[in-house]
Amino acid sequence: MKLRIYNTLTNREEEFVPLDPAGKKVTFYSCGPTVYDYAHIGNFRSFLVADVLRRTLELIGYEVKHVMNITDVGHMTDDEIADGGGEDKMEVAAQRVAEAKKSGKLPSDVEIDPTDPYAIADFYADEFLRDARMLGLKVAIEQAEHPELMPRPTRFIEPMVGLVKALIDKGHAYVADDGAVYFDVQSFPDYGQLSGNTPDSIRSGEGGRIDEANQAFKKHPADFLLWKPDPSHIMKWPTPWGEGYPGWHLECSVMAQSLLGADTNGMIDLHSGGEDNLFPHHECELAQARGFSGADYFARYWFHGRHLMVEGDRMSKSKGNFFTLQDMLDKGASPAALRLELIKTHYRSNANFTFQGLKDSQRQVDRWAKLQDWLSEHRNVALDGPGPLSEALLAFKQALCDDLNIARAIGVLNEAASQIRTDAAPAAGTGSTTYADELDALNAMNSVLGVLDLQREAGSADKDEAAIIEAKIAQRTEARAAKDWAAADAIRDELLAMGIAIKDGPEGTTWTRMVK
RNA sequence: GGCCGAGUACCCAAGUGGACUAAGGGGACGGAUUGCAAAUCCGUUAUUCAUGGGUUCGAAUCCCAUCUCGGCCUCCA
Repeated sequence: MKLRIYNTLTNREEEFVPLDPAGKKVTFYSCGPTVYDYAHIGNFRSFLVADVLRRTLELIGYEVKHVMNITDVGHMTDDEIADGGGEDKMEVAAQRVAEAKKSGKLPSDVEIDPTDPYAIADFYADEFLRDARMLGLKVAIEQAEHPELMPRPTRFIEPMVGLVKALIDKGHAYVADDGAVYFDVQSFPDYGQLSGNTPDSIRSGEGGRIDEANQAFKKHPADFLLWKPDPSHIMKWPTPWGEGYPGWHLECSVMAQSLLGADTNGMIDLHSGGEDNLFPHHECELAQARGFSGADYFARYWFHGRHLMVEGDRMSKSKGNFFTLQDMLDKGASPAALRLELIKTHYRSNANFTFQGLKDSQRQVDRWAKLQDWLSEHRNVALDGPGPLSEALLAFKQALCDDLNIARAIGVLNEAASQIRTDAAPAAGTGSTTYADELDALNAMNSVLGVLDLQREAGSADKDEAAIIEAKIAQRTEARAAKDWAAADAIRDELLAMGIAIKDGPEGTTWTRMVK
């Protein structure tokens, strides 16, 4: 089956054809997190949307090598001035960590030297990996065995410097009078092809973000930084242009080309990132990469997801709606529900995160999980012919192959699932298929959705609270045995007020944390 | 100012010219079940697709206009 996917480079949906002549292997680079703070759910939506693409490719038979960087070189905070204004974000993070340590906000078991930017990067990188694995981000799971799949730019400084040298040699870059090295956009005629922001439109642009004072040394306002000499910078490396730090677009070109494009003249199949990466980041990456390789492409297909909104609002620090995974777990979300909530909207639409939606997703996950358990329990029971899930698998794949139409795919799954009665044992059929085949089909669908193998319960209830809850449930069980319904109901109400929902089943009473 | 998306029930959302005069999920409502609930299971829930025109035998789907919302135009996933 062929995947059709919207390619930002051409602004249309195209059939995906990998570079691999055998049509089997796929190279995929995703712009990953920066690690000077915790990732929020909007970041995770971007990464999970890429994960769904990768898993879809695998479902239809491709072998995907997926690389996602972890950016540990600090970027500048100043949003008014391009080309290295303001403070380094790693430095800001260092101050924040130092303050958190002082005020005791950081857990006491965290050993971190706030003056060491590498330690800060490591700390947040580890937090990211933990969160990402909890949400089923496959590349983060693979990273445990294959750390090279999630490279760190600070370990690629040498090839970055090499790229800058090569770009100067090829006439695509120059050392300006301020000592910095800039990419010369006018030397690369295709600049603007990806985003539509051609050098001409930038010159005449009304964005107002280009500070004239900062442009003095550049040949063209769109020229961007490749190397900034700055010995006072918190992270710095020696180069022919002085001690300093790399331009922030450099890392992706270098890592994608060396880790994925080594045998293809720097070309890769897929490149993803959030929509905000489209310009300038990806435009500049593309210019550097092709300026260096001379190839017709950097990535054949560019994949961009739209941003996540929260309760109808743009996420912003001032609105206080930047939620991290931990914030969500604290509110009673399970990783499985959160993953579903973040991936269930088409990647090219703005997704609107709502707590109602999170509850919807939790119920959806619970029902699929129940179906999975039921199928597993009756796996040896024969059907009369192919079951509904097996028959739906093709349509499920077709939906995903239609530019990742995940909502339709979920609809296909649910329609099939509703044909299976899970409230009783099935009547044995006479065909050669069994419910194990149905289970296989469900698991194949879940290989893309990726929710059933995640933690389905809200995590991290502290042990003391759990003990209190268990004790109350035991009291209630006694009251019920004595038919003291008033006492039993009072305890149930008390638990509800604590955000705990209980279920009386044949095996006894179980409890779950509700989404707050 | 330039460029680009989107408006489908109470909410999320599929459908992009006829084969079903609108999938699926949540919610709500009715029923089964339950000590009562919750959970679970069964059923019901848009003659209508932002608004006004137009094209067509036929439009949620194509075209035009209007309104509304969102994104990008050197912080950002």
